[in-house]
Amino acid sequence: MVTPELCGACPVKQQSLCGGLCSSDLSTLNRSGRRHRLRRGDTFCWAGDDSGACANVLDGMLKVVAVTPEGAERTVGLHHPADFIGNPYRDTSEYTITAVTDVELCLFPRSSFDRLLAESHDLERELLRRTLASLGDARSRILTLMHTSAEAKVAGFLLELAGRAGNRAARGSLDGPLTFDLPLTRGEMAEVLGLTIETVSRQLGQFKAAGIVSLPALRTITIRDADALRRLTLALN
Amino acid sequence: MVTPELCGACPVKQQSLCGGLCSSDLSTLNRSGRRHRLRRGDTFCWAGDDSGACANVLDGMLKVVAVTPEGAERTVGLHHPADFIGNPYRDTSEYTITAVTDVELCLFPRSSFDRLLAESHDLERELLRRTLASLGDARSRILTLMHTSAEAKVAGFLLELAGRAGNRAARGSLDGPLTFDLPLTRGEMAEVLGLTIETVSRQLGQFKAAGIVSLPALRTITIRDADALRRLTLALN
DNA sequence: CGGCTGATTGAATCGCCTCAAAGAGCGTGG
DNA sequence: CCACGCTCTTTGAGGCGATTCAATCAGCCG
Repeated sequence: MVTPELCGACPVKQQSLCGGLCSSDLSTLNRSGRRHRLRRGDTFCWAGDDSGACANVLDGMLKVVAVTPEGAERTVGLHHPADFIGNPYRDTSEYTITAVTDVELCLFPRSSFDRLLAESHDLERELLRRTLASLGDARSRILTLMHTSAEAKVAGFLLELAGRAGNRAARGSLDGPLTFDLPLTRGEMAEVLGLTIETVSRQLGQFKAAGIVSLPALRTITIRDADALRRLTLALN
Repeated sequence: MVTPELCGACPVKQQSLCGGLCSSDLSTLNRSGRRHRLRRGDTFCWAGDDSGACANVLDGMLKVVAVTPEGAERTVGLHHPADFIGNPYRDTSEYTITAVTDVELCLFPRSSFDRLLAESHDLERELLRRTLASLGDARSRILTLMHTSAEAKVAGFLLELAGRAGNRAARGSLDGPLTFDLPLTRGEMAEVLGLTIETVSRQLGQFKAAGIVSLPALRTITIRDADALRRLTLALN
């Protein structure tokens, strides 16, 4: 049938790659896909390794990390639910991809995915769309990394997280206070934003002192004044 | 025929999008494509405007610029020969694209390009490949912007330019001194690297003082010690 | 020769990093 | 239950690098 048992329970049916597929492609993909869980800290693939699988993110968050020759880790991006992970047309992965929360994936073996990709115009178009979106993400990250103060970076990142947490809770807007778990450690946030852990901590402290946020627990935050954060984001330079 | 007059003289026949097309797609594309010249400073498209055309870059260099609400310009990337310019699946362009040198393009009207894109599996695959490559570029730019000193940024950028200039002159390696024109002003380099014009100027001055480069004219540079530049690029932080 | 744009150079400031120490949260084992 | 070790976080003091502001210089065109 068009929506077999696996896809039937899929939380990102419409938003993911699969949303744009015709039912025949979908059922082909469904036959080769299987659920896969990652614990926080588990890595999906290591930079340089053969990329034996690709996947849709169903739930959780992963980081895309480049490892410099010296061994330092630099995060170049994040993966969220409905995102696609994989390296079409490459046989090794360029980055290390690690779960920053517990993660649920819909895993496809490369062989069967590549086969379908070679046949299905729809799948390729969806993949292209998604890659273009990733390119947009990367470019907007470039913009924030280039000429933005630490304050604006942290504020913007909190808003991004709040947006995702808000959507998940089926709230359209961020009018009232919004409380959610911070999926990343201060160090991971620093890595994403190109800052140090101390600077991130200090900025959060300042936001707290200004009454813009509360930090009820180490890894929990509540946004009290989203507009204030937005203003800080706009602050030029 | 498979290589009609337009494509016959194409300087990037193999490297561009067209290199991966079957002859029937190629001739379709060829019928709708036409040569187009841009002078230094001309803009190909404005952010927010309808994107009425896409193109292959045949010669020259263009910059991809985001315009902030305040009106400041931030360069998020560069386009080089064989690159594809356009916004498939979007009807407005997200960035302003401006020629930083005189540029020669192979221009395709959106309508005919979209039509072929909808039909041709090959074209879509090539576009996907190219977008993945752009994503890689963007991510490596993220890495250099994040944790790199001004010195390393400028050194790396000079090496990149030298590599392109060297290839164009059909030199494989950069062993001896290599002289080439700097296509960008100091200000444009600064924009690309996320620095100020003064910092770029100072770094170039230091490289010159160290004997690593010479600056025979304002917009001309000769790399005397490429290895020294490479060492500076690797310098961590 | 002016006037313009782009480049260079200098001095002072500021933001973020570095180094360092102390505190908080949490699981483990006695 | 508390002591202990571990990781993550917070907070402080100091330094450095890039920006900012400002002035001068070089090249180019009318």
